[in-house]
Amino acid sequence: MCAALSSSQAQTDRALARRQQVLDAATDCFRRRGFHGASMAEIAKTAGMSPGHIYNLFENKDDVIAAIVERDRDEIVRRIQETLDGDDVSSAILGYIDESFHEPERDAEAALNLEVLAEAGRNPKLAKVVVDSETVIRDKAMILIRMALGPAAETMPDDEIEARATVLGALFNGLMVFTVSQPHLNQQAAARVMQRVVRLLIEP
Amino acid sequence: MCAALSSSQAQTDRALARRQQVLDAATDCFRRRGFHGASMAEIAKTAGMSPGHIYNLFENKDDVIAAIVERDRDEIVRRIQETLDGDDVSSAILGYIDESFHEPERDAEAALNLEVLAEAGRNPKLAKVVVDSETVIRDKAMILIRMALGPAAETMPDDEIEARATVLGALFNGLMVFTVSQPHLNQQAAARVMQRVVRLLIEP
Amino acid sequence: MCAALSSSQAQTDRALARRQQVLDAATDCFRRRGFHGASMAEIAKTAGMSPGHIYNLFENKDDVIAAIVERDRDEIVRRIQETLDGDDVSSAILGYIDESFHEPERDAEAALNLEVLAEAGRNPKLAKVVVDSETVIRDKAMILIRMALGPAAETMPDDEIEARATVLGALFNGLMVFTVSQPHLNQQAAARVMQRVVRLLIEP
Amino acid sequence: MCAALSSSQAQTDRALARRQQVLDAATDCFRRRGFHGASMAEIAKTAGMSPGHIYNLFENKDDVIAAIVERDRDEIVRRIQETLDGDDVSSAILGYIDESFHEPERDAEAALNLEVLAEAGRNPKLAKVVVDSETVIRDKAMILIRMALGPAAETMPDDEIEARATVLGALFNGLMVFTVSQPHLNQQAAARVMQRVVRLLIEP
DNA sequence: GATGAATGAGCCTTCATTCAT
DNA sequence: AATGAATGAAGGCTCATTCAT
Repeated sequence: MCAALSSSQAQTDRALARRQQVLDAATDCFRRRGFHGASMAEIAKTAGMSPGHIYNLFENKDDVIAAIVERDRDEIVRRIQETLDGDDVSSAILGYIDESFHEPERDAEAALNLEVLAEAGRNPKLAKVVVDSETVIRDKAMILIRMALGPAAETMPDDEIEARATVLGALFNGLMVFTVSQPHLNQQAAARVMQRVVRLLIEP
Repeated sequence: MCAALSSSQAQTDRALARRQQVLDAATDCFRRRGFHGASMAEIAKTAGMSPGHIYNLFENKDDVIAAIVERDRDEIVRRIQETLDGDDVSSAILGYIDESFHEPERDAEAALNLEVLAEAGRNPKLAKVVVDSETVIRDKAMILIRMALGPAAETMPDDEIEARATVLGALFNGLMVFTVSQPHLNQQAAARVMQRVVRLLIEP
Repeated sequence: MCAALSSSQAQTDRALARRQQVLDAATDCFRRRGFHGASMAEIAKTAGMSPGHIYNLFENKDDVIAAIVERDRDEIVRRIQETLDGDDVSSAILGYIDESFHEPERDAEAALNLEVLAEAGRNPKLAKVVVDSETVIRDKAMILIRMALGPAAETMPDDEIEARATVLGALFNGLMVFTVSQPHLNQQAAARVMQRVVRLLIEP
Repeated sequence: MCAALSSSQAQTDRALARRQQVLDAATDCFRRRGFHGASMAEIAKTAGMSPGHIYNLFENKDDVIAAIVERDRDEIVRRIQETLDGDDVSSAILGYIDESFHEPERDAEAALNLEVLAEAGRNPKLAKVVVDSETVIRDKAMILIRMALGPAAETMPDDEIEARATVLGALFNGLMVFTVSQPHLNQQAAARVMQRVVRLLIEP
């Protein structure tokens, strides 16, 4: 039984594991040096494989960054889904704000995200992944908002829900920007105001 | 005496004009190709001067980007000041939102801004310019909010004002991100919700 | 005994068939992309086997090209032999000329031949195959010429026959070059003149 | 006066001289290692300049080879023109044959020529240069043949002249091939037969 | 001030070849 | 016999930067 599986399955599994290795290494390198600053040689070394082999797993450097964005998106969607499965949706959303301030590697992560967005502005292939990603996330956020609204959601037009999800997203993206541009932010006061805004968005 | 002055003055003026030429050209090139995609040779050609001469006016490529950010900051501050000098501060802030949707070259500008922020995450010198820039802008925004609040501002702690300015800034930065990641945004609905949020921030 | 033979015989047969597969695939790839432009991976894929296995059948890439040249030589020799076995040798030679203009894949074949010759100029191992090949062909051509000459051949020194075979060969090789460098050749007129030259070479 | 010229003229002159340096070096390297075997780094080193600078003078590696072909064509045309300007055209043509056997670097030159032809079979840009080159040379050869024919040329159709020039060219190209494939050629006997063929082509 | 020729390090990518399975 | 994952050297090319003029 195991043998039957092994041939094609094992190879796919191995390739997938190798891909993860590269994505981990690349994320690390990109965070430290940026997308343009990190060389494929460095990524390969970090991933513990030869530069050439990365090209057996990915089409090119752009493809690596795209795969990272997709993986990040999946993780975010997973976390939103967890919230959706939880009890108190409203306070979970509010909790995201504090959480976002306390993430480790926040700066590097933010810088990489910004670079990806900038790159997407000129690289159509990456743009597609980014736009898709953002769309999936916003759809999940709409469900989140509907749940937070409770019965009131039923009488609210989709437009309005979508706009709220958009502004909510803008807020989080704005926070990401501040990670870089306002490192000495008074986080407590900001979080307080931010929560007031979020409440406005998830209440009737 | 006058002659003596004029000589050095003229030189400074000329140098300043040449710097502006480079900044214009570089802004153009960076917008089209991104910071890493634009070569000094291309910038020089666009500016109508030799590559070598750019190095008489700027220390290096990073220095050019930093100068662009500074110039952009001055322009934004100037526009905020105009609002401060006007009659109806509140509606002016709300007007910014619509305005931001209708700017020409919005995408390219946004992509460049994002790239600058990403770069700042790893380049301390650029980080300083960006942080300073954002601080100056936020300070102006605080005055703006105080004026919008009217008498209520007097009893409000600085902390609160600053936090509101911060969230306001986050909102605008979030919009910038959406220029790239949500190009098909329902702008009307989003603007409506956004204005509700802004009203929350500039009312007692 | 028979079983013992068949085992090794079958293996050899299979290996030979596999070699032919590779040679077919390689010829195809080389024709389309050139010797340096075709990768072993592409050849392997075209041949329907793994890259690694090609190295069980051939020493290396050069060895593949050498084998192709040898196979081509055998084919040419076979065709000359057919002519020798036929009735009218003279007109057969003249017929070659027209034939050479109407071969399908003429361009690609010519380009590959030229590349092989160029490569032979620097690769001694390949040079040996090419030189041997050309020698065998010229020897056959000498017999051809002798037959065309009829009784007159007997009083003609070997030197002269060889020189005629050589010039005949040069003519065909020159035609091959023109496949590339004179694609819009007036073939009719050229064939007419060419036949006049050939007649000079195969007549007393 | 000299100063007036110097600015644009000197720069062009310098660039031209630098280009010649590269062409000399590249010819040398290509002859020794072949087009694919010679690296830009090696060429640069041989030319006494940096690899990067070659790209200020040529678009890319293909462009270098194309320039070499053009230069070679000019040289051949120049030599044909010399013959045209001379007294005895007929014997000059016959002389080419002996000459071609005694050229130094004949092998390497032939190998490079063959490689260029092979390359042209797949590189359209190079193909254009090669075809143009061959056309120019054939046109000159037609004049040569007309002169050799003397008064008889006037009653001969252009078609016939062209075909003769073509076959003449084929013969020389065939010789080039033999440089590689028949290094131990009995040159004396071959030259004798070859001259007989040439005489057939330049006589009424 | 101004030029642009020149540098050379470094990058992404390819590919012949090997070897554990 | 056969696979295909893996290697790693090497190649073409770019570009920030310098410097003689």
